[in-house]
Amino acid sequence: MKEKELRRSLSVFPIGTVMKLTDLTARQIRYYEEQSLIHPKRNDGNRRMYSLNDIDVLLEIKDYLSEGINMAGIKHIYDMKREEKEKKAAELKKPVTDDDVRRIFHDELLQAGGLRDESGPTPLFHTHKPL
DNA sequence: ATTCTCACA
DNA sequence: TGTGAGTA
Repeated sequence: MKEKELRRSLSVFPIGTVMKLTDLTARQIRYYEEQSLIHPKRNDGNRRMYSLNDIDVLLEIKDYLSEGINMAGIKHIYDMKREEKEKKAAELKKPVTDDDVRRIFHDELLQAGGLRDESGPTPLFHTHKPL
């Protein structure tokens, strides 16, 4: 499921193609970039190259706009989503503490002792609160 | 032909 | 946000 993410992140469309796909003007597309809603890469000729993800965001922006949400509101929506992702990314990089090891080892013993049912694959960490 | 930056009767 | 100018 990572190969797919990679392709969606590849910047391969010039602004002209994005205009037709999103029905937005070049002015608007560049403006939303200034608002940091999208981050198209630049090719060797300083031309903006958009990814499928950028196009999806552009389409989402159109929806929000049609629903009466202004740029400030839309920016807040993406700022929140960004902070949540950064938070989760930090969780994954967080090293396992001695405390975690103790809790995990304790549960491993309970399992070995047959004190738990055998239904389905036994989740290794789900029985613990988030690390 | 396309896209880019900048500016505004 | 639109649009025209002067480029690359």
